[in-house]
Amino acid sequence: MAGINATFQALSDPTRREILRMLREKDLTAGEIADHFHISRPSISHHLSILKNATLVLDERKGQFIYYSLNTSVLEEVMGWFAGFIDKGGDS
Amino acid sequence: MAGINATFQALSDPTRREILRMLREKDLTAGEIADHFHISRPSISHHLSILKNATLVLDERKGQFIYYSLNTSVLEEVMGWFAGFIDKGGDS
DNA sequence: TAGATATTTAGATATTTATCTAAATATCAA
DNA sequence: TTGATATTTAGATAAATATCTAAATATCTA
Repeated sequence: MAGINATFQALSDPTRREILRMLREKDLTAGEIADHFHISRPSISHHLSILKNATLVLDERKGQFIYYSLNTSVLEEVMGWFAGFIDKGGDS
Repeated sequence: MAGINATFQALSDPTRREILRMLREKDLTAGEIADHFHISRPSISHHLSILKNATLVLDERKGQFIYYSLNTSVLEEVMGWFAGFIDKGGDS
């Protein structure tokens, strides 16, 4: 919904790509994600909101915790963008 | 050589993605590229240098002109990054 | 060599972005 | 309800980015 531009923008930051990488393994809470970085929790929260806006991740509250998960279909969509781009079919 | 981060960074700007799209058709001079945008020539030159640094484009001087061309292999590399990412093989 | 054209480099500026601390919101547990 | 934990929102700030104009560099042609 946010468009390919929001997706590329979201992917342009190494911290956010690292978050996506972590979520390949399993769903994680915002706190578990934050613990892997030397960055404040509010900053990680901000990165998560950018990833969420680009629909690269999904969030679901479970009690006190909010679990984040990877939205694989959007990653496949971006890969499709590249595939289409390379063989000239894609309109980006 | 500049790494995956420079590549994602380069791809995060819509003007630069549009430049890449133009170069799918055929090689173009900096001036021809600039003519397609309402942006000054120095700004386009700056975008081109970012794309060049990410090795997404190649440049070759021919007389007064500098021709830019798409470096498809790097685009394929990025696509491979996604493919590897999705099936958990990739270390980004 | 001089003048014209093509492009880049330099330097300035306004906007965007990543980050922080402090405060607010949401939920749980006693 | 009170206190503790999890997370986000608000507001501030420093760094990065996109853009501009002016000047420099490279090449061609007369």
